Amino acid sequence: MKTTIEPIEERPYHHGNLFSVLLDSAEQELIERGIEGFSLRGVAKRANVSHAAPAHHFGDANGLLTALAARGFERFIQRQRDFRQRAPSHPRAQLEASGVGYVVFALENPAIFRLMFSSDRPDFGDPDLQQVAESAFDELVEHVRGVTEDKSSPKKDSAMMLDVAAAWAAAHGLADLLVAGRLNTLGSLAPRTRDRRIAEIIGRAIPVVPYRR
Amino acid sequence: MKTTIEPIEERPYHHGNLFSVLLDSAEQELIERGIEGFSLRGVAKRANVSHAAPAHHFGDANGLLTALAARGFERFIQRQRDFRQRAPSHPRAQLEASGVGYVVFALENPAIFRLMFSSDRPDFGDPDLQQVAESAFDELVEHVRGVTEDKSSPKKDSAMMLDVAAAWAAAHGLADLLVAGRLNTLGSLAPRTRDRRIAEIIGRAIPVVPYRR
DNA sequence: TGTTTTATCTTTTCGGTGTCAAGATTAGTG
DNA sequence: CACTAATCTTGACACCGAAAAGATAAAACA
Repeated sequence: MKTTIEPIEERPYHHGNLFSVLLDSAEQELIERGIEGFSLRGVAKRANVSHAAPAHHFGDANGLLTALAARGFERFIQRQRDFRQRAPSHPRAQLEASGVGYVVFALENPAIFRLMFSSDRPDFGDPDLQQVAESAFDELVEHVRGVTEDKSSPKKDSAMMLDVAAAWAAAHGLADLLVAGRLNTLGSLAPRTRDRRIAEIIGRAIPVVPYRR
Repeated sequence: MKTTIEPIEERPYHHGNLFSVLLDSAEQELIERGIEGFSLRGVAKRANVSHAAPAHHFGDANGLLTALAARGFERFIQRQRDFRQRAPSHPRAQLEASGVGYVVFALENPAIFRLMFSSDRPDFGDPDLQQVAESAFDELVEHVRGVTEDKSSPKKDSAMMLDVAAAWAAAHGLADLLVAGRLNTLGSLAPRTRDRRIAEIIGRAIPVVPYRR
């Protein structure tokens, strides 16, 4: 005869919302153990679930990392919007604010930032990830255009591309170097002054006067 | 009684120069399987040696990657010197040439570049690696100074730091984005014109005229 | 030369990892 | 209520990094 008293702390066979819980667990695992120490089984253990449970929702480990990267890009976009909202509506100020948001996101989420930009594991052919990554790029282009286009002399596409590359490279370079701890003279400043310098550096990428040798 | 005829294709117990062979094998492994698929056992197999042989020379897997990163930084420095040598001796041209060398090295050695700048696995406390990484940084600072310092009004240290960060971020950002395949409009140009645009973008980082809002 | 020490490499073993296949449990649907 | 599909567990396999112990050869020494 079976005892009627069941273990109290028994989890139900069906978790309910394992998908999102796994994403959170994966993010925590990524933060604590880094992208190189990331383990599927560790994620499953955090979610208090069997080691093979994630497979059903994400296929394999890279699938989970792909979903994580996609969520990262969403927050990435949002963080840039946050900074723009608090900045003057002047086009150049808007672009610089985007750049500061770019870098601040990286500093706030170093592990996810690396997953998004310096890892081969996420599948960038995945429609979700591709779409949201493109969105991030599009917003950047839009704000670069905001700075350059309202001049009397419209720029050619190639010049436009150069401006986009310059602005993106400045923001991304700062972000990546700061995350790697290679720019501590800048990274160890107080956030206020640090962000001001970041804005200035990004502003340089798109000069107000024609560049000359 | 032992037969006197020994197998012909027997490798000697002592390899001779296993150290450097392992480095080469590790580089090949890194190139072919990427940093996330890198395996010590794979390296050993390439070197035709037991899977535990590398331990004696490099301690563990990260030790091998540390040595590999250090060698990467040496080539990294050398590549920048190559480009400077072929450029005019004008300070700004020298700085821009360094930046182009920076980016070209990354494009030529994407896996090693990522190991050097976007991985936690190399031990940057290692004296060898630390020293050579510092050298790379020092050369950059020197050439930034070459551009900014010969003006009549000497710059303060903080302004100097800003110039270094800006130039470094521009080069590093371009390199990292190109390696990740996120700047294909720039990356798919013919090398000549591509390098010219890279030089221009890096040149923007240190303006000839005072930056103004 | 002969012996001992040291460096180098192999073999074996261990715990941890991703993936797959099979089975158990439950939710959803008619 | 019965059936189906979704969800999760269990068990197995090959691969991995690391450590321990042993085999081999070079180097140092007598």
